[in-house]
Amino acid sequence: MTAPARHRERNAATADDGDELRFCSTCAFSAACLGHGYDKSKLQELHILVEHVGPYKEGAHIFREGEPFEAIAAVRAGTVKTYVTDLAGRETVLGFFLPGEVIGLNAISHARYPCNAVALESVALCRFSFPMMATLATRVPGIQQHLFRLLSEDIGKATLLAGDFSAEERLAAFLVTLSRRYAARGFSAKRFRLTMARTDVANYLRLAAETVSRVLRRFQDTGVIRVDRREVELTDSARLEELARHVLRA
Amino acid sequence: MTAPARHRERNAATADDGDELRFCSTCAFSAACLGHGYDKSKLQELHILVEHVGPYKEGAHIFREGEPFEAIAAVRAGTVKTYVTDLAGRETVLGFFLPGEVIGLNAISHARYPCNAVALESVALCRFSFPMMATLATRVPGIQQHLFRLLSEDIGKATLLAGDFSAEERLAAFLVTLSRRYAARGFSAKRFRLTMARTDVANYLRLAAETVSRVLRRFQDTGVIRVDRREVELTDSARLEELARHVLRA
DNA sequence: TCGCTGGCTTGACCTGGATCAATGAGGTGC
DNA sequence: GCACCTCATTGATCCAGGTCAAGCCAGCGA
Repeated sequence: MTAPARHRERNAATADDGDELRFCSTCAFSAACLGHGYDKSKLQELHILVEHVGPYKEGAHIFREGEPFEAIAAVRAGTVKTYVTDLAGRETVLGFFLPGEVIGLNAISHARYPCNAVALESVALCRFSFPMMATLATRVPGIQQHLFRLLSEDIGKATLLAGDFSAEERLAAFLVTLSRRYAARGFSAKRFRLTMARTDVANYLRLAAETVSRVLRRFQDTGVIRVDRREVELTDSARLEELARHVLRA
Repeated sequence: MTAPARHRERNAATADDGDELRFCSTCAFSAACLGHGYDKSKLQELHILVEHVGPYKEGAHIFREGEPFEAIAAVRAGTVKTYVTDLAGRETVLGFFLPGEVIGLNAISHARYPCNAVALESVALCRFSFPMMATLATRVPGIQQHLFRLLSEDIGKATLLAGDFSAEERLAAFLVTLSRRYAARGFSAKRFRLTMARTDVANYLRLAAETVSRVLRRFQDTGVIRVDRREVELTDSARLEELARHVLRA
């Protein structure tokens, strides 16, 4: 993981000004993400493992397939796309990571990153040294538990899009999922920006870009969403969720 | 996880006859699976967490969706199928687990099993209490590490069949994967039995049963495999691997 | 032995989405 | 302003694989 600009936060973390959360809210956020909650005394401990990296500008790689695995990272700002390229050089999009989400988990088993990660827009990260985290996890059960949870969660995720669903179902599920993820991080669930190109969406959903275009248009014509360029508004999320129901099984 | 016949191994484990591995080879095997290697003194410790359960007869459920999660389990003998049923009652096959493989990992995050597990033939398991394992993992880094590895490995797995591959590619990859998994456990890589019905294979690969049938026939006609009922022989595994290459990316 | 049952195979047809090809519409540099 | 480029849209055609509908065959119980 090459960092264009690393700001080590060790000093900041030990600065006992009693107001760390506000001082470094995204870091605190990542810490919460990683299972610590906001217990300040413990947070302090995790803080030591964290460094802020970035910004990565659009198109910059965060890590590349085959590089030795050393850290997982929580996205602080921007969107990260992970992908692999097959023998013929065509890429397969594995996922998109929004602020607050963790990249690199699938690298643990092989000690190398099994895919590439690239910034789709300006991206900032909180980087957690994995060896240090693992060591800390043996002392602090909460961390271990949360790492287990994070990992276990991810197992089921790919399953969602692995089913044989129609293009409409896939796209509806994709939009609903994005909406929920944004909402979970405090952003609007109704209006958001598709930070990735249509071709990326298509590739991720295993559809042709043309199909994505057509389905989005159909959604707009039937009043389910409004699309303008990359801006999306869910005008009838109830119907959209209905369309996504089979995929999301809920 | 309801156990039709539990044989607690605590006594056996503490019997210091110096020859535990042979006494309980599958258990030792599971232990290895879970990261301990064959270091006897440590194995002892893990042994305490293990109970042998089974046999489950064909069609019997090992756990059902929604049941509280309490344990992961290594398959000792037989094949386990995991699946979910959608709102309309149709099932979606998530995976098959052969001897030596671990079921239940995806339950950790929600504290409930997110799918059903059923025996496809007579099945025996080594059951590991997860809370106890997690506790032990905080003391023994090796266990923690291996649990991380097991979990991380599973993340990528579903991805394989999530791509948009042709029926031939899927089926070839399926056969190659089975072959490798059997080989890894000391069984023949060339000849094995498809312990699951065609409909299960089809469902797992997101194909119609008819398509599975047709592709198997085509494979046989082109001399890649021989199929008789549920017995399969890979007569030209080189070609089969070639067909599977895009899916397996290697 | 027969007939039944459930899994498997084979054939005929149909359709959703891929592919190919062309056009539109912002964005950017000159 | 214009030329150019990339991304998105729209239309026309094609095909892999799904669906429907028959047979087929092994196992099994009576």
